Amino acid sequence: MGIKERQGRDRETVRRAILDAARDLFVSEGYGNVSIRKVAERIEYSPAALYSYFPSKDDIFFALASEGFDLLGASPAGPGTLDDQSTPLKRLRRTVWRLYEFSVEHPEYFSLMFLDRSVPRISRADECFPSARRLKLEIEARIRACVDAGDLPPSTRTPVTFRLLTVGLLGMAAMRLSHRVPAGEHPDALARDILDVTIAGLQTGIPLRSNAVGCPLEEPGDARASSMSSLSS
Amino acid sequence: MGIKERQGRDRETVRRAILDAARDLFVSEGYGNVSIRKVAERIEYSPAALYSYFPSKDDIFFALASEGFDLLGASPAGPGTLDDQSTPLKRLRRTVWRLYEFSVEHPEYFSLMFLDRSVPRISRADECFPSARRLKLEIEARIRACVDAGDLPPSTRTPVTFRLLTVGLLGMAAMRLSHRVPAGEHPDALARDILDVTIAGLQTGIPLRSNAVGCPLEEPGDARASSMSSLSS
DNA sequence: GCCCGAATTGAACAGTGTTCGGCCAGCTAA
DNA sequence: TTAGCTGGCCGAACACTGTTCAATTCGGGC
Repeated sequence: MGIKERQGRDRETVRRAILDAARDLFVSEGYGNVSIRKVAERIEYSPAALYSYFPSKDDIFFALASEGFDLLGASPAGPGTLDDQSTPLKRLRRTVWRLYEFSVEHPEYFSLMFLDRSVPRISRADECFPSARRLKLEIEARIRACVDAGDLPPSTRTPVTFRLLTVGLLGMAAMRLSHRVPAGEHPDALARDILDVTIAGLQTGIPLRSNAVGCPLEEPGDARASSMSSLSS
Repeated sequence: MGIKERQGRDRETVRRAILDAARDLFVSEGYGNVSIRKVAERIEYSPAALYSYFPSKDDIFFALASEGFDLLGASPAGPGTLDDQSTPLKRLRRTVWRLYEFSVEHPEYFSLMFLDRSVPRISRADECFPSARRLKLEIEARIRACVDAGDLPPSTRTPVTFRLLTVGLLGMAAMRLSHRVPAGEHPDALARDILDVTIAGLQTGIPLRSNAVGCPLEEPGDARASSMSSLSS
């Protein structure tokens, strides 16, 4: 049984070697250009050997995405955790901003975790990955702290606010990662602005449609409108 | 020479057939699952034949992206062009909203135009595609109209505002297209909310960092901060 | 009828993810 | 010590992918 443990340890070592090699290649060559054969060559195994450690290529990158969430969760909270002597709003802001920082520092991880379409199983990431769940809960707690401190209006609904705070940064990150940022624009400054503007907008306390209980896919009234009518109010 | 014209017309016909087949397959099967062989089979040509019409697979999808921008530019302005009896703000809003509508109605086109990483040449789309340029100019004109009407503060800088208005919707579309919308969330409602909140935030007239003339990549002060310091103010 | 040139193709190259039969080292039981 | 088993590993193959190129077909002009 001690032997079994050693075998297990060996297997774990090889598994790690596969993931490390895949991550390195992934970061330097980009998702689509990493093949099983390249990973195998780097760890000096045959391509077929990898399939006794991972059922498919997707599972390798699925495991890497999981690591990505761990990394994001463990990433430093900034230059000297400024959780002290700071307003709840600044703390919320800092935590959300980490998301964008992460997209710059680990673009390939970020793409895998939030954007890539070829690994479709990641829907509901906060259910699959404990770290993702923890991060979301942390942000939501900070949102509530802002509400308690009066930095956000009492009508604030936490899950909606979470989405609104993050989706703009996600869009900016998507622009960066897909090389769609026109020359002359500064994505980092724009990302900060979108965060600023979103917070300012939330503070105005305007009513949000997502707060409705039912699914507000279709606006009531104006029944002759196109299938995706909108904002007729 | 009349013959040459007919030959040219034939070539154009085949070219269109290729694009139509590629578009259909692309919409129904998704980008990555469309191969040159499938397109060729559908138009009953050999795979090699396509290469006398397009230098590479990328160019086929590049042409499709161009069509996508045309389509977006020509898409109806909504239920009965409500350019009449409406405020400049509502008109601006309607025009920007078209972007999200488009991402729902033509997800594959949208992905190609704004998200896909495998066709990297699309940077600066508004320079490559006339329709994209026209659309951006239209939105920017509406932004200026809002400023003139007092719906947006005088400090508004048009290009930055354009980006801020669109990047949130882009993020929401990216979530939808990458199947990252958790169950229970309503992307359409959230998209409307992010647009609402962004407009409300812009109306507060808070100062924007992107308005600085230089490239504000690094914040002045706090030199010991990490390579991507931020929001220490 | 012949010929030319453009259009089209079949076959191939190099690459991909994945599967499967067999090989061989190392442990176990006799 | 030896036989057998078992688990990890690999070579080869399958069915794909984008792309190239020599060879062939074919429509129109002379």
